[in-house]
This record gives sequence, structure tokens and C-alpha cells, in this order.
Amino acid sequence: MKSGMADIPPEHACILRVIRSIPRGRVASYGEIARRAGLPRHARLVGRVLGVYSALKLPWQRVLRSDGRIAFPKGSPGYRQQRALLIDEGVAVRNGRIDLGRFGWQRDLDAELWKMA
DNA sequence: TCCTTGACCATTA
DNA sequence: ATAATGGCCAAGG
Repeated sequence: MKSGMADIPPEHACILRVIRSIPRGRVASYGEIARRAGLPRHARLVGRVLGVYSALKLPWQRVLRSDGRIAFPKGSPGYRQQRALLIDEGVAVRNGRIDLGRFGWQRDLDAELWKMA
């Protein structure tokens, strides 16, 4: 029995779910997303998934390399669009690099915990 | 099967 | 800070 177009492998589904849960104005690395999806060492799969499901509406702009840089080559269409989208939602991009210490997703959790104390 | 290709990553120089 | 290196691992040919 074959279901229609909705047969997404569970690993992909997990990754998509994590990506969708990145808060607006925050960013996460491919590797971190993989870990949160329960798939450590699968950073490359995250990139692959983003490409395969590019037709879906995803906050793909919030996904960066582990060093905080945009993965696309500087000056490419993808690079420019990602940069614009990030700036739109309040993320500072300087020379293709984002300060993970300020905009990293984990940092967002820290802030929440701080409020409780 | 084997080989190549990536929206990657950590380490080293 | 940048660059080379080796490692990683699913997909597709």
C-alpha cells in the first residue's frame, strides 16, 4: 500500500520538525539541528533535507554553519536572500557572519531560564 | 556493490 | 582569521 505524496522518511520528518521550531530571530547550526532531531553526526543530512523540501515553507534562513556563517557562497542568490531574510527578522549579519552568542537558539533558552531566577 | 556528491564539522597548521 | 585535512553519512548514479 502506497500512500500518496506524504511518505516522508521519519528522519526527515524529525529534522523538519526541529527546523520549524527555531524561534523567529534565532539561528541554529546544521549540526545542532541534527542533534536535536536525535541524529548526531548527521549535519549533512540537514542540508540535504532543506534542499529536498525546499518547496515547503520553512524558516530555512535560520540555519547556519557551526561557525555562524551563511552556508551559501558569498554573493550567490541564496546568500543574498538568506541575509535579507535574517535582517528582516532582526538578526544582525556582518560580513556573512552571525554572532551565535547573541542569536543562537541555545542562547534563547538561557534567556528564558534567566527570567525564572 | 562501488563511487561521487554535498545548504557539514572539528582539528590542525 | 583563513585554509587544508580527514571524518562524517545519506542519496543517487
